[in-house]
Amino acid sequence: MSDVFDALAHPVRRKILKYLRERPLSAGELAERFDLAKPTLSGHFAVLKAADLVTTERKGTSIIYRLNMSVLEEAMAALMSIAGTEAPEPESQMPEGQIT
Amino acid sequence: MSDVFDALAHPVRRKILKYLRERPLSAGELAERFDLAKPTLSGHFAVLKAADLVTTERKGTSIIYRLNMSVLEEAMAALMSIAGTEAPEPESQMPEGQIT
DNA sequence: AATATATTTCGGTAATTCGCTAAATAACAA
DNA sequence: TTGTTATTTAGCGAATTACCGAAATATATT
Repeated sequence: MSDVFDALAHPVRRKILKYLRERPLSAGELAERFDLAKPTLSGHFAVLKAADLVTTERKGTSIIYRLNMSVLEEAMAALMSIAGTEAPEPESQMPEGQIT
Repeated sequence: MSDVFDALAHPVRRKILKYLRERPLSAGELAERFDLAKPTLSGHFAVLKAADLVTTERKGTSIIYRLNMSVLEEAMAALMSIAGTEAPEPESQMPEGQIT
């Protein structure tokens, strides 16, 4: 979940996700929409992909990026679980358990 | 909004918020719940406060941290606006507008 | 004033992030 | 094979993050 919020923490990456919400777009089509060098955008794509917020598919010479809605939903669930009313399990030494 | 997601991107900070959801806690009470040095926790508190996810109130020698639910709600709204169906306004040079 | 408690600030180290340009790779076309 | 287009990888510098121990600050108590 850290990866997801980390990916969401950059405005360019949030904007990328908003574009992908409309329809899948190639790396180049996305790059057209920003005033950043393509390698810079490619790095942002990699962060989004590592968080599983987007999936990719090669189409000829292009790579198509597609929004992964289910991970966005998980992020919302994580926010709900912070705002919610269940007690957090005590924890003093952060050993291993899923630290949502 | 970047500040908020940035703050949410660290597991310790998410855990802090979960503790504060139950009731306001002092810096020391929070620090007891983690195996991290107090200066480290103090840094995490500062990040949460910069994002306005918590508010503080001095009570004698203690500083009481309190969850700011409304900012959590704004974060959820931001996620909704990514998952939603409205078209993002075109933008090619990221000039100034609120880059949610 | 002196002491005790609670918390933050300071200074340092190691690791990471974000932007860039240049170079490498992948798929396709001639 | 050569060339063209699309995209990523490599490498760099500047800035930031996360942790720590030591020192500083703020409040209250004696």
